[in-house]
Amino acid sequence: MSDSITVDENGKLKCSIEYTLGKIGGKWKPVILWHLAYDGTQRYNEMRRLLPGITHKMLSQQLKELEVDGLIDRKQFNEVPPRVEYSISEKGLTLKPLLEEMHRWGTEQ
Amino acid sequence: MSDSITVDENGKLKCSIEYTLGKIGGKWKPVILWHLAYDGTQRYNEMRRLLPGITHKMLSQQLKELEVDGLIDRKQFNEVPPRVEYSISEKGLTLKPLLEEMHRWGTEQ
DNA sequence: CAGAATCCGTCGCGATACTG
DNA sequence: CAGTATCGCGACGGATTCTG
Repeated sequence: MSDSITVDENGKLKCSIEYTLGKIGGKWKPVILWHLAYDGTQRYNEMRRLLPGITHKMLSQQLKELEVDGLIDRKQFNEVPPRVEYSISEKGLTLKPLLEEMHRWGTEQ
Repeated sequence: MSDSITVDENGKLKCSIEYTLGKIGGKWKPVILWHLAYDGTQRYNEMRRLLPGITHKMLSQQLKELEVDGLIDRKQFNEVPPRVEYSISEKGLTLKPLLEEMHRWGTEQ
């Protein structure tokens, strides 16, 4: 067996790959992280424009989960009109090689 | 915009990352590919033992999709009892860097 | 502008039983 | 041994409306 097994908060067995999928799996998270990592800081509505087809619900939900997991930073300005900026975090930057590989493989196919 | 956009068979816009997720997304495929890439050729029931909790349906379904996409090879021996061996394909090997990154990141967290 | 809340349909995934 | 077939649930994702 070439894999390392861990136990998650529910006592369920998870290998490293399953852990990674749990954090950045799903339809939107890798694409969101990609844009923040390579296009830089974005406001909420700028993110929407970068993600054709995403709804308010999905965007704010995914952003919140990524923020809770410490993969992105959220900076709120108390202005009128409101302004919020999202950026990749230090921890999120460690995903760059993974995101690059996902992008590279998809491009080469 | 730092991403390249393509069009899939349904005319839907997809970026490279979405393409990759379409091929190896989901709960099981990366783990299956990981084992075939690093533990070598496996028979059907050997795969089951490597994937605690997977059901017949999910295993055969995911294996078939991976085979159709050319990421794994399926070799059937006409013996009694039946014997089928699964292995990583040439194309599947190009996913090694990606799988390694998924594994590395999950391990380091 | 940047969201929260609600409702709802799809389908990914699983349990179980059956087959060559 | 190596699969199919059938059934069903629950989460994921989406449309729409409301709010500070």
